[in-house]
Amino acid sequence: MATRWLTQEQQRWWRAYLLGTAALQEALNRQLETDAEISLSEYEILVRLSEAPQRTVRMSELAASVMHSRSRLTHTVSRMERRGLVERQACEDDGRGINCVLTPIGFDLLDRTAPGHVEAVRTHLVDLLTDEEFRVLGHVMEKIAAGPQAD
Amino acid sequence: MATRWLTQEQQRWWRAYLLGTAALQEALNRQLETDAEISLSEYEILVRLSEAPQRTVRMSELAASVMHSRSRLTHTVSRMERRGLVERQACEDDGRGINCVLTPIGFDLLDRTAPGHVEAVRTHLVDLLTDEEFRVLGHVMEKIAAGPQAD
DNA sequence: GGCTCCAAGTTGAAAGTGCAACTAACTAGT
DNA sequence: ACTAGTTAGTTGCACTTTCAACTTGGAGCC
Repeated sequence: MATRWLTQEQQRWWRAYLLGTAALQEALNRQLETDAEISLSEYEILVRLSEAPQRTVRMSELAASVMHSRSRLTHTVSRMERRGLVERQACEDDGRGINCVLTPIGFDLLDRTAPGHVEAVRTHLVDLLTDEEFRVLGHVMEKIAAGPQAD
Repeated sequence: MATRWLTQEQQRWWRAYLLGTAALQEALNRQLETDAEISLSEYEILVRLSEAPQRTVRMSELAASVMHSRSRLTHTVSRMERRGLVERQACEDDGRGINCVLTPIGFDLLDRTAPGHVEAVRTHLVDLLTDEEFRVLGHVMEKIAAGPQAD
């Protein structure tokens, strides 16, 4: 079958996508790294934990919620544990499971870091767009995250 | 000054953004890696080179065009050079400059890889959206790539 | 020419990530 | 109870990316 190439315009949007996401990623990581010595993915982990009951989430759930491989999460959590930001606990009802718990130190860090991070998200993303544009972006991203439906 | 937190809805879009970009990145990388043992960023480098006159671009320009640090590009190009995909040449008019040139082997690889990649971009992005949505996405991404204007 | 400053590119080490192999524990079928 | 298959999580190694330090060459100024 002949390849359905992208049109000129589509190529332009696609390239913009690559550059835009790279730029944003870069900006947010830099802000978090300089202000809190933490990466965006670590920050996301702190957020997920802070929102959970008991500030506790199982490793596999946590991995899924931030779209990391289990291996990657293991490494990242180990580093964060060394810094005292989180702790591991055995899981009551499943002998294989490990719960990841946010420590007071981790919560404090999140607390202190959040304002600067939110400000950066505004500066580099939200404030650049109209409400409608942001809404469409969100919508579009939900579709992309869901991925091609395997029917 | 009080932090301007995100609204519930904005948080939702923001989270969708994080998940969506991660999912797409993952999908495209996987496709390229299994089909051509190449990463998305290496693919992008091949594309930029293939489009340039003489299939040649200076290292610093190349780095800027794919939003990589100079250091990162140096390492990546070294790896690609080892595989025979690109070559380095001294720059005529600037003793410091290095030109990166696409080799026939590199061009062939790109040629063979492009259809599968484009197909993946369609499957995981373009075909999931209406034309209008994609247009808005592109527009939005151009703004994000441009970043906050420092006035 | 001889300064100083900046830009281009590389280097090596440290940190992050992916992959495959591994252990341990749950599940199901018999 | 036993076995096979599956899921949770970790580990070690290879590979990738970042960061700071370094080398080299150009630009401007006196």
